[in-house]
Amino acid sequence: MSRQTSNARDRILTAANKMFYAEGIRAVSLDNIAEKAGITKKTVYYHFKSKDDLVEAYLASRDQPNLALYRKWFDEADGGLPDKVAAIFRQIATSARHPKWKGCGFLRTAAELANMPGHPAMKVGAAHKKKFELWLAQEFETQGLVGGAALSRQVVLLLDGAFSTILVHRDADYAEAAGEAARALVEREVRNSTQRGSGQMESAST
Amino acid sequence: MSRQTSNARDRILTAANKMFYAEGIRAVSLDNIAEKAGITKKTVYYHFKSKDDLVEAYLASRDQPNLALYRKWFDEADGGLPDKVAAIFRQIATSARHPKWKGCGFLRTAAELANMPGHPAMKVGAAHKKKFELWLAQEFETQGLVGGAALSRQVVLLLDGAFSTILVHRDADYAEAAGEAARALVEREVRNSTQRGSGQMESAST
DNA sequence: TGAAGTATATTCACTGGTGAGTATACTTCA
DNA sequence: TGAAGTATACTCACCAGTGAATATACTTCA
Repeated sequence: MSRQTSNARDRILTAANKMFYAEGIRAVSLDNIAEKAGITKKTVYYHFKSKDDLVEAYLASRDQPNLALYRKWFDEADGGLPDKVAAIFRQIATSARHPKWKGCGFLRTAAELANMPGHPAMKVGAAHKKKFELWLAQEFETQGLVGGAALSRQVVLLLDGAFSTILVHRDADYAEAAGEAARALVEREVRNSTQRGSGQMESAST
Repeated sequence: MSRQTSNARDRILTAANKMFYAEGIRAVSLDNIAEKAGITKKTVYYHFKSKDDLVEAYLASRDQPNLALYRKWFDEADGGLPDKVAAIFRQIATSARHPKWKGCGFLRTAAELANMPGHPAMKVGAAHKKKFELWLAQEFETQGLVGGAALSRQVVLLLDGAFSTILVHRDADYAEAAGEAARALVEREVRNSTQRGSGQMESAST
C-alpha cells in the first residue's frame, strides 16, 4: 500500500461498481473494468485475486452506504412510524425514475448468481439484507411494537418486491403501491400493539 | 413442419428451459443447449434466429403454464379470498424447498437483462406479470372488492418480494411471511368493501 | 407413376472475437 | 537494493454466429 496503490484499487472498485451495477456481473469482463479504470487487467489481478473476489468487493462496498441511505430516509421523514416507512418507498420511487436506475444491485446479483449459492458475493448480499431487516425490526420494537420482527420482514418483502417489479415494468409507481401496503401493515401493527398491551395474535382467525 | 421437425425444436426448447432457468441466461451458451438437446448448434440457429430469440421463446413457453398453476392453486384452495391468496404463497414456499428451485424465471431474467430494456424477453416477462396482476384483480372484483386492482398490485409486490428474498436467503419461510402479509391486506380490503357499500377510500388518513 | 425440382431439416467445420487468468519484465520509491 | 505496483504480451478455452454441403420429405407435371 504505497502512494499510488490504493488509488488504483479505488479506481478499480469504482469502475466495478458502475459497470457491474449498470450491466450485470457476467456481462462485464475484467478487460472492460480495467479499461474503464485506466489500468491493465494484470493490475486488477494484483489487487483482487479473481473476478469473483472483485464481485464480492463490489457488493461489500455498497453495504454500508446503502444501509446509511435507508436510515437517513427513515430518520429524516416527518410523522409516525407508518410515515417513516412509507418515506423509504417514496424515496425509492424517486430513485427509480432516474434513467440509470437498474434495481437493487444485491438482488440482481443474487438473481444472476442463483446457480452459485456458495459464492462469496451471495453471502455479502444475504448479510446486507439481513442487516436491513434487523435494523427495521429494532426501530419497530423501540417504538413498542410487539411484532416488530414479523412486521419488518413484511416491509422487506414489499421493498424487494418493489425493486423487482419496478425493474420488470419500468414503472416506479409500484414503489408507491408497495409503500401504501407497508403503511397499512405498520398501522395495523401499531393499532394491535397499543390496544392490547402485549397481545400476540396477528389475525382474528385461527 | 414435418414429422421430425417440431421434435428438434421441442428438444431445443426443453433444454433451453432447463438450462436457462437453472444457470441463468448469459451463463448458458448455445453450444451447451445444443449438446443437451442432442443436436448441432447450427440446428438451433435453424429454428431460432439468435440466442435472444431463444431466450424470448424460453420465457414465452413458461407464460401460460405458470399462470395456470397460480390459478389452480387459487381455485383449489378452501376458504375465502384471504385463504385462497395465502394458499398461493404456501404453495410457493413448498416449491421453493425443492433443491432445483431458483426463484422466478421471469424475475431472474429481468434482473440479468436489466441493461437491455428493449430485449424481447423483457417484454414477454412484463406481459406475464401484468397478466397475473390483472387476473387477480378480476378475481377480487368479482368477489365485490372495490379496490381490487390496488390490492392485486400489493399481492403481486409481496409475491415478487417473496421470490427475490427467498433466493437471497435460501429460506422459504419468507413466503409464509409474505402470505400472512397478503392475507392481512386482503382481509382489510374485504372489511372495507363490506362495511361501506361502495366507498372508495383505502386508508382512513388523507 | 416416377423422375426432376424444391423446401425443410440437419451436420461438420470454421471464423472472428472475447473470456479469465498468467509469465515475465519493467519502474519507482523508501 | 529490493519490494510494491504496473505493463506487455501471452495462453487456452469458449462463445455467438456462419458457409457449404447433405439428407429427407413434399410437390409437380410429363
